[in-house]
This record gives sequence, C-alpha cells and structure tokens, in this order.
Amino acid sequence: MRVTIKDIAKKVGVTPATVSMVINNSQKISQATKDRVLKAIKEMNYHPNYIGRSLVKGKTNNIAVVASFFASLFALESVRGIELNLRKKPYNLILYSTKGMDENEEDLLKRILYEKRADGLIIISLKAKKELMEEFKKESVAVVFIEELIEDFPTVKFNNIKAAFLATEHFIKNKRKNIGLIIGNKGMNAEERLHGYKEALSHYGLEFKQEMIHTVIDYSFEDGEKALNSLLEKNKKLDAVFCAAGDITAIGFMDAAKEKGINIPGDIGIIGFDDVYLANLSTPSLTTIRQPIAKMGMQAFDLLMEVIEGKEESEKKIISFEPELIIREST
Amino acid sequence: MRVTIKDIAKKVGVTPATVSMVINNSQKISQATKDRVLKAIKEMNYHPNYIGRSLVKGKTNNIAVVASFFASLFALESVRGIELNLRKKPYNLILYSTKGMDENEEDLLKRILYEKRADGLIIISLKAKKELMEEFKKESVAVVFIEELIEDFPTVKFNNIKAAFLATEHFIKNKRKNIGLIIGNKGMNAEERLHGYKEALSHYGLEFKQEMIHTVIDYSFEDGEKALNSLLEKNKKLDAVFCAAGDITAIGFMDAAKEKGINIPGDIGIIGFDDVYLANLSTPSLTTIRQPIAKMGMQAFDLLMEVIEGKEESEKKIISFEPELIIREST
DNA sequence: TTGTATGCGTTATCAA
DNA sequence: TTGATAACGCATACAA
Repeated sequence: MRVTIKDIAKKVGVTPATVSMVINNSQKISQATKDRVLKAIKEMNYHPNYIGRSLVKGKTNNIAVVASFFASLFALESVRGIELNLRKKPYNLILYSTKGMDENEEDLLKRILYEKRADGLIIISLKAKKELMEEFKKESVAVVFIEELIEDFPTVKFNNIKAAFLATEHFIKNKRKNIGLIIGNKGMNAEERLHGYKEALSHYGLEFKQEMIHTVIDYSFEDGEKALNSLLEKNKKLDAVFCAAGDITAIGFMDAAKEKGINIPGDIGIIGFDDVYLANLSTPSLTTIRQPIAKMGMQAFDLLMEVIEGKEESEKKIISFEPELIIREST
Repeated sequence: MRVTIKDIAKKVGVTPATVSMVINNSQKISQATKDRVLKAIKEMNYHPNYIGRSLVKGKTNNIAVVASFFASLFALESVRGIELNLRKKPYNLILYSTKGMDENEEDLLKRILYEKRADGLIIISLKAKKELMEEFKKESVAVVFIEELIEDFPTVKFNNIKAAFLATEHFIKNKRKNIGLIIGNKGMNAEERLHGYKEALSHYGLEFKQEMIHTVIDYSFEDGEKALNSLLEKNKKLDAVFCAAGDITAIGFMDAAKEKGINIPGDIGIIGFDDVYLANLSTPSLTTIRQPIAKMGMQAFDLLMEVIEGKEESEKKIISFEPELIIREST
C-alpha cells in the first residue's frame, strides 16, 4: 500500500486534516507539529496523491496540447517551445493527436473538456467550432490557439500576409516577372499567404494568374517535385517560385529542377518558408521566410497561464509574430 | 456545474450506483432502465469524470514517457511510434522531460511513482537506478526502457555494435584508411557504437587511434562543425568520418567541409546515424545507418501493455532491432 | 492551534 | 435487478 496522509497522521498522533494543512503550509499550524509531521513525511517517504488532490480541488494541473500529429516540424517546434516555458510551472503536458484516430476532432475536444482531463488547452493548427469553444469558456477551461484563429479566443499567430508580401516583393525587385506560388490547399495560413502574394503583385502592377498557383496537400518533398512539372507545363516563362508550403517542399522542387537541368537561381529563383535547418544546407542554399515557431509555442504557453490565472485582458489577446526574409543563394 | 452520475440518477429516478453499472455495462441491469439511463446521459451530455474514476480504481489510464528532451529526433520519433499504438488503447500520453528542470531525474521518477501519475512508464535513453526501479515493481507500475538497459526490466534497443561495425566496414571496403569517429560523450549507446567501430578496425587489421575520436555533447549541427576542425587538426590524412552522433551532426560536418572547400565524398567520406528524412535531402545526400525508431517506440508501447496486463514472460523481455546501412552519395 | 465533519465523482459490496 | 452505504485520498469550513 502507498502511504497516505492517514498513515502520517497516525504515526505523528494528529488528524489527517492537520497533516493536510502542513503540506499546504498553512500559517496556523505550530512550528512544533509542523516539524514532527514533516519529519514523518520524510521518514515514511510520503508523496501526495495528485488524483485525490485533483478531485477535491477540481484542478488537474495538466495542460493538453492538441494537434493533428506531432511528427511535423511545426508541431514539434511548438511543443518544444511550450515545454521550455512549462518547466517554470507545476504543470504536466498531455499530448492528444487527432490524425488517424477513430474519434473525430470534435469528440476528442469534448472528451478533454467533459472528462476534466486538463486545466488548459493549446490547439495547434486546428480549426474548432465556435460553439464548442464557448463550452470550454463556460466550464472555465482555458484555451489558446496557435495558427488558426477563433473569434474571442487568445491566439498566437504569424504574419503570413506580410511574409508572402516580402517574398514576392523580393522577386519583383530582382526583375522576376513570372512568379509561381506553391501553397497548401486549406486553412487560414494558406489563405493569408495567398493574400500577401496577390497584394505584392498588384502593388507592383503585375497581373495575378490562376495558373501560377500550385496547391499541395502534404507539404512533402514529393509535393515539390510534382509542383515543378505542373507549374512549368502551364507557364513556359516561369522564372520564380515562392514555396509557401514550406522549405521541405521547396527543396523537393530544387531537387527536381536539378534533375531537369534547370539552374537555380539562374533560370528560376525560389524562396521557401519556415527556415528549417536544411534550408542552409541545400545546394544552392535556400532563401526563405523565417518563422520563430518555438517562440510562438513559448508565447502560447505564457498566454495560457495568464488566462488560467485569471487575467481578463489576456482572454482575447492576439499575438502576432513578424516574418524575416533570410536571403541566401536560391534567389 | 458539470453533470455527474448523481444528476443522471435524479433525472431517471434511480440511484447513482445504477447509473454507474449502466456505464460499465453490467449484465445485471434490465434493458428498460439501461435505455432510460442511456437516454438521460445523452440528453444531459454526461461524460464520466476520469479523476473520480481513477481515485476509486487506483488506475490513471495515463502512460508517462520520460526523456531528457523531446525536441530531439530520436525522442520525437519514439513518441510518434508510441502514439501510433497508443491509439488502439484507452490510454493517454504524458510527457516528462528532465533537461533544464530544477528537479533531477530521480526525483521526477519518484514523483511519477508516488503521486500515482501513470500506470506505466516508457523511459527513453535515460539511466535509472536499479533500486528505484525496484520500487516501481513493488508498486506495480510497469516500466519499459528504450535504449538504456536495466537488469530485469523489459527493454527495446538497437544493435549499435553491429551498426557501427557496418559503417566502419563500408569505409574500409572503399579503401578509406583514416576513419574518424564522432560520438556522444556518455551513455550505453555511445559505448556500444565505439565498440563496433573498434571491432571493425581490428577485424580488418587497422590500428585504433584515440586522436581519431571526437566526442560531442549536444548532437547538434554546431557540434558537427566543431568536429571537422578538431579532427582535421589532429589527423591531416583524415579520409572518412563515421558520425555516430546522428545525421544532424553529420550534416553540420558536411556544411563546415563545404565552407572549407573540402570535397565530400572526394576528400572525406561521411556516414551518419539514424536516417532522418533530412539525410536524403542534403547535398550530397547522406549515407547513414537506418534506425527504425518509430517501430521501436511502437514495440515499447506494446511491451508496456503486456506488462500492465500481467504477462509475466514480458517482464524481462529484451527486444533488439537490427541496423541497415543506407548508401547514398556521401561515401 | 488542532480536531470533526463533510464532500469531490466514481465504483464496489452487500442487502433488499 | 436495484438501492443503500462505504470507500478511494485529500482539502476545507467550522467547531473546539
């Protein structure tokens, strides 16, 4: 049997209530009994059972992170950031992934909420229904979003519009006229990046053409290879590509170009997105948009703590991170 | 207020006990009341509170994964594998990382144990004291290790000796004579890989030289850059490097070589370790040892389930995975 | 300053 | 087949 406060109480000759008060270092316990209880706790190797505590307190000290899967660079970096700041607080991290589960996303969120599995949630790149989110508010379970934005909920995001504008503008200033775009096929991110791309074109008096857009699903290396063929087929004069679908896809694109004897940046310039390690390692090294993902995770955790601790002004905060264009050899 | 079995009971006109029995679909409840209760559960949107359940059952349905840091590719891939199989079971994942915590590793493990935070643990690449582990056994909390081995505990590991042998042998067969080794500075892995490296040298009649070894701490990109300078300084004739510290470090090494005008594989051949997906994307692409990390994670989870479910023969099982040498352009 | 009593949400035992 | 009651480990309001 595990030792409980009862055992300590019996040993010291006080009641469980007294022991409990010592543990939560109440002011109204005499130093003498405090010492005796503490001594017994050490001797008997007592540790409070967090389930008992949770039940009476209505608090789990767990933070749930929900994402579609955790093996993506974005999710990984976010979790790393969250973890970094989590360490300063007495919370644990529980990960819930939705991809490949029998349960759908909404049911999962409901379960976390109603089964009382966490005091707060960080939801990464997932769209959630507004009504369900209101339920979280009602049950006072704090929620912070990363990337996808829900009205009236705190969110950490990235200025995708400006990012896409910067990338596109960089091409234009370098006299590139036929700028393709590789982009994800869904989500707010993709919309915003498309928006920034269009904005830059129109700002510099260039025409937007639908055939310049290639959408991808997986953000994979292979997606980049396919994109090259598809874009070239439709646009013989293609001289630049902004790969808003990430660096990995951009590198897939470069790899395919190399095989076809297309020179980068001579024939086609390319800009990636994210600035992962690899961007600096490819040949040519990749010009890209740097996104401070880990910092975004850290910020999301801090925001969550503020909401849990009751700071009202944090409840609707939207924190946006600004892009940085890292110029290397591919443009 | 959250709805509890009491609310359901009141609404239906039965006792909480009956509702509980319905939820756990006991056989001895009449279909009629079963239906009424189920209907009320749906109407009132009831979900069982897992904390209440845990308290009486003495079971948390949580699996803890402990590692020094989850942002490493090894830990990430392991978690991914664990996650994959976890989905088939009614368990949740809790992540505990030790690096950078105020608390040391041993205290963390003690906390997980005595606070009753998980029914089972998977410990990744961490050395634990035998006595403490015996405590887990006594409290019947299941434990499975990945990578580090503790006597009498189930472990999933990788044949590091053979892996290092294969890599070193590959160089030798390609007429490389001065083979450097980049390797972590602690842990069983490093020892085993060093062992395999030495074994290959001696098997092919080459002399082992201490100055051919460069140890690293972080397994980082930067470590690879430093390794190049250090190794070259001590060995002018260096013509091969087995980077047992992982692909990222190997890529760092290549990057530094590129800057110095050293040709890979012309001047120096390099072999990495892990086969992360970056390995195939670098220029030149990286020859490396493939380690089925996700599969190891899956296996660890299955083993853990077996122990939790009381299969005695699983309690001392050691499952070893075999290496595969993936030959690409860097050798 | 400490003890008594009660409750958190659930399950299990026993009786009806 | 269902109800009454106690128990899990802990915290807290109130009484002493």
